[in-house]
This record gives sequence, structure tokens and C-alpha cells, in this order.
Amino acid sequence: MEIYKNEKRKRYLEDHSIAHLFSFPIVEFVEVREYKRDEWIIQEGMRPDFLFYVIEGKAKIYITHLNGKVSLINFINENEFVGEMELLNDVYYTKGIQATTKTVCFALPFHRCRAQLLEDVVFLRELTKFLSVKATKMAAKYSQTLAFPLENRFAEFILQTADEGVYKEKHITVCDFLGVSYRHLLHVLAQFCDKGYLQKEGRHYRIIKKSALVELAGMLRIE
Amino acid sequence: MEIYKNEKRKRYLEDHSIAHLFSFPIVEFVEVREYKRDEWIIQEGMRPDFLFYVIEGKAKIYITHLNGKVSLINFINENEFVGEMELLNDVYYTKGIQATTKTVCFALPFHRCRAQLLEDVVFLRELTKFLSVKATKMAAKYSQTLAFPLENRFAEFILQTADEGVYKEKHITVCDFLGVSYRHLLHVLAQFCDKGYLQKEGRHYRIIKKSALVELAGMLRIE
DNA sequence: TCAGAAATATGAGATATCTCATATTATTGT
DNA sequence: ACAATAATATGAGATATCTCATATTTCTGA
Repeated sequence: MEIYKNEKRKRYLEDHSIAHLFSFPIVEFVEVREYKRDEWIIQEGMRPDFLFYVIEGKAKIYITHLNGKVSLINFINENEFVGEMELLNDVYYTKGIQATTKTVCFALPFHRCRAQLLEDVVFLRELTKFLSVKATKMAAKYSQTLAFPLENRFAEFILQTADEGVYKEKHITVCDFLGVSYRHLLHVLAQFCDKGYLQKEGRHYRIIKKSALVELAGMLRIE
Repeated sequence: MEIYKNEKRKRYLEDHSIAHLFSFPIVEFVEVREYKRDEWIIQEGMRPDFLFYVIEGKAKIYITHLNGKVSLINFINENEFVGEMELLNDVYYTKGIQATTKTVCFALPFHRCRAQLLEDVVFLRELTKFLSVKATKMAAKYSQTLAFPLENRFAEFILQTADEGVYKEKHITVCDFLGVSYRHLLHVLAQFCDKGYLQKEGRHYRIIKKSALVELAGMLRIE
């Protein structure tokens, strides 16, 4: 992890102002940090001392279960908070946050900001919205997992993450995210290829029959 | 649904003050409502016009999927909000809320309160905490569902809902909540009886070997 | 550049869970 | 008090998903 200082720090703070998220001047408290790919921004079980706001990059939220299984609970993208649970709750089991790519974020130290943050209507309104979206998505994912087999959920995931019609995610990550075994994921993936929905190109998979995937994913749509 | 007026309304408002949740006088806006068991407080897909706060009783959050499956996403208890998602988000698919028992709640009309609520630091702080707990529990449930078979989750559910050592929930409700088929739930329940963890008494089940259930449920514990 | 680690692949058998069919009780409204 | 509805029960076969074992290929650090 690298902390940006002086010019570099200043540039980031100017280019990515977060002043609109607060009603008091926040800049002086902000530490600008860069995490490398695969680096842990927060370690599981270790309470962080900062509230983070992601400026650039992506990260993943992980939790490890007692039976050894690992769940990738969610992805974190730009303009999202990290560590807000610890800001709000004294008792909270801290999940692990790992940078997927190089990630730059603003870090606000709890000990200097907490009181002010919890009094700030602008910040609280932002956070409330953020949390409501988070809770809603989580509930949707949860109920979809219960109601549909992998086929449907995987189809949606492929459509969401495909880059110019090509799916390239790492299988292991996807298994953790969709909560299935490696073996089974590959099995369903092979089916998609057999049925002509996808075509393997080296390590990647080209979407051939998008409509079929759209139909499978469409089942998840709530409404 | 019955709306309490005059004396009855007044008594409820006095006995269950929610003044501490707001920094402005809220009483004049509050409608006191009673829903009967099984009545729908909010119908799925129909945006409500009120923010509810449950005073007495219990309710369930349901969502119906396109494949016809129904998920019981969560239970709602006393001193919890309902309809906060619709207060915060313009676009939101409204889930169905059904009273499990007779339920009394305070209803705040959006059109009269929304602006003030979203400016109120006390309310926002309460709501933020509520949502953070909600999101956290949802995430825990989600990842546990992916990581553990029914056996473990059902054991926990039995321990949580048992009344003086006797489990009495309706199977159908539990299936919707744990996201498994009726058949499979009964199957695991029969196993618990075979193994001597539970003993059937008419329609109910007495917990005989609590330690075994505790061990199964303990696997879910994160940490 | 080479060895170890990570990621990809595939097979085979086990288990968890689902679907459907069908009976037998409770519960409830009129 | 009775018919309709809801809830409980159980069997049997199908499917989704898991575990474990084992190869091969790619990536990465010293």
C-alpha cells in the first residue's frame, strides 16, 4: 500500500472531489491510498480504522466460513464506501476486502471524523442511499440463489461481465461469487458451449447466442 | 386494516413514543394502523405511500419469482421500519409485506414527511443503522446459504424459533424462508428425529438433543 | 530460466435437493 | 355440521451440485 503525498495527493483530491458527500470540509482529513492488485485493503476479522471511498479500481468482499468455504459476497466499484459497517456498528465481524485491480481510495480516519460524520445530514443521506441499494441487491441475490439453478445466475453473470461479447472471468472467482463448486461451474459452462451459446477461444468464451443467455438471465428479473 | 382514532390512537402514540427517532414533531402526521393476521400491509409490486414503523406484532417480506417460486426474504419485528426503500429510492420493486400476527404500526405519509425526513439527522442516523444491520444480516444469510447444506441452517432456525424447547413453525413458511422444497425439509426433519435430536409430539417437535443442533448451527457462526 | 504455484480441465461416484403424485389429517367459513 | 381449503405426510425417481482424484497448462518469483 502506498500513501500519496503532496502534489500527487493534491491532484487526486482535486480531480475526484468528494466534497458533495459532506457538508463540512473533509479534505484535510483525507489520506489518499493506492493498493496493488490482490492486496488486502481490509483483512478479515481486523477492524479497520478508516472509512474508505473508492476512487479508482475494483475490489471484492470476502468471508471465510468455518467449514473452509470462501464466499465472495460482492464486488465493490468506484464511488462506493468501504468500512461503513465498522463506522456504524461497534459489534461487527469485519469482512476481507481485496483489491481486484490497482485501487485508489480516500481514507478517512474514524478517530478524527466519526463524530462529525454521524452528525452530518448530507453524509448520512448519501450513506443511507448507498446502504439501501446494497441491502436491496443483497436481498435480490439471496432470493435468486434460492429460487434458481446455476444456469440462470451464470447466464446473467456472463452477460454482465462480458467485454465486447467475450467472457473472460477467472473460474475460481466466479465459483466463489456464485457459490458453486469449480467442477459444477465448468460443467454448466461446457453445457453452454455444447448448446452453442458460447464458443471457446483459448481461455476465453465468445458469446454466440446471446438471446439464449438473455432468456436464461431474464428469469431472474423480478417483476 | 383498521385505523385507530381519537383515544385509542392517542394511547398508542403515548405508550409507544417514537419521538426519539426524529428531531421534529412527528405525532401529528402519524396514522396508527392495525393489520390482522395474514393481511397484506404492502402488496407486492404496489408502491406504498407510507413509511411504516412496527409497534406490535410481526410480519414477513415476500417476493415472487418469475418461475413461480416464492421467497420469504425476512421477518420484520417490533421497532423496525417498513417501506424505507420506497422512501429512499424512486426506482424500486416493492416486495410484499404480510402480517404474521395482528400488527400495529405507525404510518407516516410520504407526501407530507419525505422532505423533512431526508433532512433530519436523527432520523437518518437511525435509518442508517437499521439498514446497515439489515444489509449485514442479509449478506450473512446469503453466504451461509451458499456455503452450508440445509441441515446446518435448519438447526439454527429451530434453535432460534423454538419455544420452551419445542419447535412449532409451519413447514411451508420455513420452506419459503430457507429456500428449499417442502419435501426436502421434511426429509431433513425426519433425519433429526431418527438421530434423536428431536422427538415428534403431535404436530410439534421437542428438542431432545440440543447439543447436536447447537453444533450444527455453530458451523454457521462467522468468526 | 526453472521450479513452484495458480489456473484450467475432465472423470466418476456420492449427496443434496427437486418434482410430482398421492393420502391423510387439521382448520375454517358459512 | 359439512364442505372446502390448508397443512401434514410419504414414496420414488430425476437433477443439481459436491467431493475427490488426477493431468495439463499458464503464470510468477528468485
